Amino acid sequence: MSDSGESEPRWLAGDQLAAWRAFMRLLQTLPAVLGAQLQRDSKLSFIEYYVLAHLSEQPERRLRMSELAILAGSELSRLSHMVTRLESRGFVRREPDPLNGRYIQAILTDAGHAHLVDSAPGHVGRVLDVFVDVLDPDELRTLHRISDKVHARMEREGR
Amino acid sequence: MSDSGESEPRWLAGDQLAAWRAFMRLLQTLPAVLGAQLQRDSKLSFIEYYVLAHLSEQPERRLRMSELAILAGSELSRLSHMVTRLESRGFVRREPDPLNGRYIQAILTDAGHAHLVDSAPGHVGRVLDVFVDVLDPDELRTLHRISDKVHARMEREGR
DNA sequence: GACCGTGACTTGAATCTTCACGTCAGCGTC
DNA sequence: GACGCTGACGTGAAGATTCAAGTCACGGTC
Repeated sequence: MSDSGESEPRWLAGDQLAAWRAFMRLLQTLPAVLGAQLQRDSKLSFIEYYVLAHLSEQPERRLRMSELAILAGSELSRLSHMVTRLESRGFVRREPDPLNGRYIQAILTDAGHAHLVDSAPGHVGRVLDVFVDVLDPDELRTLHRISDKVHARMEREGR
Repeated sequence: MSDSGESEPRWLAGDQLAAWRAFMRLLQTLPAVLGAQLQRDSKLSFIEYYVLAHLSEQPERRLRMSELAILAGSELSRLSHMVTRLESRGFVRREPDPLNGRYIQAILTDAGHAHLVDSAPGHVGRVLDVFVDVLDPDELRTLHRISDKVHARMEREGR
């Protein structure tokens, strides 16, 4: 109630409401379905998978915690706990950044990389199956554009 | 790794990969942003808000737990804990279904309804601001269609 | 070169979710 | 009408996330 300005409260109706509801349902279901597959087959949550994936794409498979948090779309605190757990499973380890002791780097271990390689086909297969294959190229392009627009909007004001 | 069949592992690339990444970022950010607004202004999580909202739309503002779980896209167990908490805040109460003792109905109290009415403008304002207003009618239509298609696909096989 | 501020990260407690059972009502079967 | 099955909920413990401090390194300032 604080910052939306005090004009007439606007409302959702008609097509807008229907589209929002359909999209919100997707917002709930898609991560649940993909997460369930990962959990079942690889004992990883959705976000854990992408933490490993992002690390694997970095040179030397290492990245500062704070940058990893941004890539993974997670708060630093959450990431810290998460990395502690991944560390105890042997998938990741930590090292202070040699260049600047304020930073800590998370590093993907060989075991972590191997686990990712094992997990990827199942996950990607599901993404293709349930998402990509369902959409034609035009829809995919539109969705890409929509995602960028909404994201940009959130970045800007209000957060 | 269990059920995706063992053909050549297919992969994501190019436009598909880019679109998936952009969309996944949205999947992470949008609920976080909307949830943060609700938490800050109304002390409700995203899903709690929609539990109250769905109840408010039912005749007599009551609904079986199991149906509410489906509407809210939640597991029954999670909903049960959640309703316990909402109950302790006076927003909801439970009653056995008079027609069949196996079912339990969750009922929106007056206090719960009042809280929802207070919370709605802020939340809806944010949805308009960050989502609906950013898209043109055509994009909105396409997104609606995409959501339905992907959801239908998830419903069908594999879940 | 001590002092203060800031930013990066960690930590512990509180909260929420998930998981694996436990309970209990109704339904069919013999 | 006992018996066992099923489906709807509830619950407690384990696991994950969030919140509010706490630490610790660096950079500037005097």
